[in-house]
Amino acid sequence: MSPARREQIGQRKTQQRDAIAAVIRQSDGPLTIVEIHLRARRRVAGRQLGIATVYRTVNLLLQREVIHSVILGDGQTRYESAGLDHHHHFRCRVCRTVYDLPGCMLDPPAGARLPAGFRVETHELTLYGTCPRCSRPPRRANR
Amino acid sequence: MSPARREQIGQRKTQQRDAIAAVIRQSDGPLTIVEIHLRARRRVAGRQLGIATVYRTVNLLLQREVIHSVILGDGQTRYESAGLDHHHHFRCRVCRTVYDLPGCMLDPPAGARLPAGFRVETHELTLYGTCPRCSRPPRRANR
DNA sequence: TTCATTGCAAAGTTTTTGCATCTTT
DNA sequence: AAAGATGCAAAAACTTTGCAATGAA
Repeated sequence: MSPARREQIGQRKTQQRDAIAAVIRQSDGPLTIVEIHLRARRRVAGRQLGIATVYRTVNLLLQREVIHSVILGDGQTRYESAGLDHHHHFRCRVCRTVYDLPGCMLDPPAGARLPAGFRVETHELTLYGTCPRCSRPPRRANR
Repeated sequence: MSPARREQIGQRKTQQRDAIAAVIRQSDGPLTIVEIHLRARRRVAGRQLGIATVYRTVNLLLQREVIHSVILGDGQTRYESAGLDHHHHFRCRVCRTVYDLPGCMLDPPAGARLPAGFRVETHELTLYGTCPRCSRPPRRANR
C-alpha cells in the first residue's frame, strides 16, 4: 500500500519563494501575477522561475495572510502585502495607474446599516476616475 | 471578389436573447454566466441555448450598457442590470452567494478627503463576510 | 430570399495539477 | 536520505471564434 500523499507545503526556504515574497513586499502598489513573475525572475540567481511556482507561492502567501488580493474590476487579480495599513485604491480611467489611498472612507465602519445577520469581515473599496496628472489639461501645446 | 463580412449584430429579436435579458433584469443579485445559462435555458421553448450564445449576448448587452459586469475576484464574472439604483455587494465567504446591498455607505460622498487633483467618477464597494444563513449555527443536528 | 443568429466544436486564455527531478534540511 | 519545492507539460476552467445550419424579417 502506498502511503498517502501528505505534502506539507510552506516548509522550506527557497530562492524562488524569497524572491516572490520580496517583490510583493517591496512594491509600492498591488501587482499582477505576470508582474510578479517578471520581477521575481530577475532576482533568482542561477536558476529558473516558472509561472506555476508564482501561482503556487502566491496562493501559499494568501493562505497565510501574508498578502491580500486586490480586485480592481479589470479582471486582473493583484496582490499586495497584508501588513499595510488599511487603505483603498484609486484607478485612473485614463492611464490605468493604481494609487493607494490611505485611510478608510466607509461611514458605518464596515458593519452598521446592514441588514441583520450579515457579519462583515473585510471590505474592499475602489474609486475610479481621473488622476491629478490626467485631470490637468495641458495649458499649452508644448510644455 | 467576395464581399467583406459585415455582420451587424443585435439586429434581431430571438427567444434566446429575450430569455437572457429577462433573466438578468429580473434577478435580485448579479449572476454568473453559468447561472444565466441555467435560468435562461428554462425559458426558451422548443429550442436550445448554447453557452456560446450566452457569452455573445452578454457581451452585446455590455456593449450597449444594458448590463454591467461585477467582478468580485473569485474568478467568476457576474452581470447585473445597468438600470439599478446605486448599490454595493456582499459576498458570503461560506456559501459564495452575492447579495445586493441597497444604498451607499461611503461617508465622504465619493470625492472628499482625497488628495487634490483626483476626480472620482464612480466607485465600487464590496463587503465580505458571512451571510445570515451561514452565520446562524444550527442549534440542533437535524432540522 | 437575405443575412443575422445559433449551436457545436475548435482555439485561446488563465490557473491548477501530476510527476520526475532537484534541493533544503 | 527523506520529503518538500520546482519546472515542465498536461489538464482544467473559462471565453472567444469559425462555420454550416437555422430562423427572423
